[in-house]
Amino acid sequence: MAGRRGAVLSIESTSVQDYVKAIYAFTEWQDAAVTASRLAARLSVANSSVTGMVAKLVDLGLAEHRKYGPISLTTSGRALALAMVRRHRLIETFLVTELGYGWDEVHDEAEQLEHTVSDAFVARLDAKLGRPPRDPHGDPIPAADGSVAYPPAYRLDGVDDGHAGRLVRVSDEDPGVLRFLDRHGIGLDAHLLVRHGAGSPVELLLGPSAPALPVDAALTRALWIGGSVPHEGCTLRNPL
Amino acid sequence: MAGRRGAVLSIESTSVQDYVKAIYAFTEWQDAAVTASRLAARLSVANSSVTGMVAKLVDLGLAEHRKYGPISLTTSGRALALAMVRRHRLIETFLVTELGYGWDEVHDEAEQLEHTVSDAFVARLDAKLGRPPRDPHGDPIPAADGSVAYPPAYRLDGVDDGHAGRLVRVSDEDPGVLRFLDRHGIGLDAHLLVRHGAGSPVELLLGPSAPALPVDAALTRALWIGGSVPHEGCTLRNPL
DNA sequence: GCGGTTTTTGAGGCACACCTAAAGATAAGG
DNA sequence: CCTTATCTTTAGGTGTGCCTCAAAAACCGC
Repeated sequence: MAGRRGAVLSIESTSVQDYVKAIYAFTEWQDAAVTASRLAARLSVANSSVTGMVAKLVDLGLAEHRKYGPISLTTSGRALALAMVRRHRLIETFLVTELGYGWDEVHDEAEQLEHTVSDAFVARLDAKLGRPPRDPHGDPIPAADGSVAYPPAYRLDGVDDGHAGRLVRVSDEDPGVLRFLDRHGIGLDAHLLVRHGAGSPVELLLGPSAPALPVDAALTRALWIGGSVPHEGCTLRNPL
Repeated sequence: MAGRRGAVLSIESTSVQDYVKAIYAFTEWQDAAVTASRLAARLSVANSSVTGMVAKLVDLGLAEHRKYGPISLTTSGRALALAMVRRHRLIETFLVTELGYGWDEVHDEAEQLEHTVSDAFVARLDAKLGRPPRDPHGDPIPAADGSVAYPPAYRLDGVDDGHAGRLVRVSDEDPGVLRFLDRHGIGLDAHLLVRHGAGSPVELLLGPSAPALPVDAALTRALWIGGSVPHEGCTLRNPL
């Protein structure tokens, strides 16, 4: 049943790791079934490549997949994904806090390194960094045992007018977003107040005296705020 | 002339980098012609693999090779080799000084990472470490411009009876050697006095009161001492 | 100039991941 | 229920990179 083809591929293949990570990522901040075409789009490969690769993941016991059905991870698949995510985020943290990278510069480097470093390296790095709970973009770093604590967070495009809160996470996929935030002095944990103009773009209020900052649609999909409370008037209170 | 076959291989291929590094390593601490069979032995591949790969290096302008002749690096080949050596040694230094690895544990990890990290990473790491002149095994770290300062050093099996000096470098190829030195409390820069018993193995004297330490042939090929002066009596003086 | 060693050539294999094109399954609407 | 548009799978094939074995060719010391 399992292993009907050669199945020489191992858990150490960077492709396998990338697929597993991509499947995991799909459900990390949203609840959507992972279909072959969605995976293909995310990984920039043809649909048929996904079919083939997923069959290998199934052989390796990492994924579950009924023909024409959605794709999901097994327990060990999830464990592998979490291990990769842990690596990625610890490495990003290291690059920023120890080597002085900007938070917009770390993604690609981490993407490479996560496949290369040993488990011992990860363990030592974690200790060196003081077991950080989250990475430079606010993403929680899974513990060595695979447990993760996700902070309550809402994507900006799902937040109603007048809510206030702290910037909990920023998607690291678009460096441009990160540089935009840098330009406006917005970092993790910044206090934000959300205002919807009538039909106009969402605006962020950064403080009582700061001017409103209009943000485009891409931004609202990249920013997540937490500790949200409805505001009264236009005064920022301490939302948390 | 150049590029007579497909030659799509690039300077980023880990194999290319390993071959170039291996060719460089041959002449780093000795003066021997690099023949195909020696390269094959060092890289654990068949002779014919070396012939093929060296042809690619020639196409890439990294190596020079007349049929049936010895193999040497071009200027850009040497530059690539030095860049790889720099990466390797900086990474080893990082692993030891920042992550607490033992000097016997870093070689393999560095061997992987050196192919993965970016130039920016190397530059930042170098700065973070304070531009160290040598790695944990005493090997000099090439500067970013490719310059290297080799300390005068003599391999122990070429040192006559009665010479004294500091431990300048230890080959990192055999972790067992490094652990042996650890067990006896010998680190880089340790003062050593060399004594040849009649027909018996070489002995090291570590200090006026310490007992002589017999070392086997493998050890004498892994240890390099510098600042060598003939000793008088059995008293250790400051050799440098 | 001969024999042993080294090197090169040639032919081939294998792992891995990808693609295109065509065929098959599914699901939504009429 | 059937049609149609969409998604997914199959089949066949490409390309890279590196390796092997076996045989032919060159080299070198005697």
